[in-house]
Amino acid sequence: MEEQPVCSCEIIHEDVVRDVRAQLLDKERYISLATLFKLFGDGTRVQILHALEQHELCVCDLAALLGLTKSAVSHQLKSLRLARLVKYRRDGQNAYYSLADDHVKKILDMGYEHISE
Amino acid sequence: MEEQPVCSCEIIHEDVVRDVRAQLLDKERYISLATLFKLFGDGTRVQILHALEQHELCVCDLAALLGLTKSAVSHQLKSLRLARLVKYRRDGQNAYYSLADDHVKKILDMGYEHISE
DNA sequence: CAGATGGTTGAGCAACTGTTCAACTATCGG
DNA sequence: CCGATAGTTGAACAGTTGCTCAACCATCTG
Repeated sequence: MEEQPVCSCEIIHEDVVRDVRAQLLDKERYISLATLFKLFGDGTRVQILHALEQHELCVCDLAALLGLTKSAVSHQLKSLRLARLVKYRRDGQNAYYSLADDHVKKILDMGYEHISE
Repeated sequence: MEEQPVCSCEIIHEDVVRDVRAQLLDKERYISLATLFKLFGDGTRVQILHALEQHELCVCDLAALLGLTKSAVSHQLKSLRLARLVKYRRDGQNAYYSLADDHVKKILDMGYEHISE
């Protein structure tokens, strides 16, 4: 572990900082985590996830439900798919999307709990 | 509940859409949720939260730990404070920050679980 | 009081993000 | 094959965001 090249100020509690630094993860880990949470950081995507929590839906249904274009929905679903938050199956012309696992619901619930306090 | 003014396509599964629509929350709720998760959607903030999970820290310590200016850290802490994710106490010149409650840890853990699969 | 240090704040800029638009592919029905 | 519809994609634009910089306030020391 290198020294920070430049620090904007003196370290006030050297011992505590040393201990905490030892517990920190690689910067990349935090970025991965942030990249995941970023997907929950948009009203449209959260609404899509909550809708899919109720029932499997195709792109058209979602577009109608949210009052958006198919394109907008499809773009969002692609992001969610890449992060493995949703999965989909094709049936003829339709693409049916659903939640990939129950982490999504748990994370949403936890957030809902926080803002409801 | 009004009709959507314009829909980009036909509703394919009317009954399902009707049921799901009945379960959806107000748009504002989703925006509130997203606003919360947006705070977890940045590597720096996630790192700050994880550091505070280990120990109460002042702005200077955090700045040294992350290699950022006090200003940058202070800006982020303000956002986190407004969302009641962190709290702080003043002691002389120092402002000591810590996690507001254990929701933060739970949300981070849930995210970590997802990306570790 | 003055000086130093911890911390906050607002403006500004570069980078990023969500939607729209237009073009495209894929599948079904005739 | 043709037309219609479901869905995807990439470019482009407006809006947002995170950091920097400079100025500022607050508290301690002498």
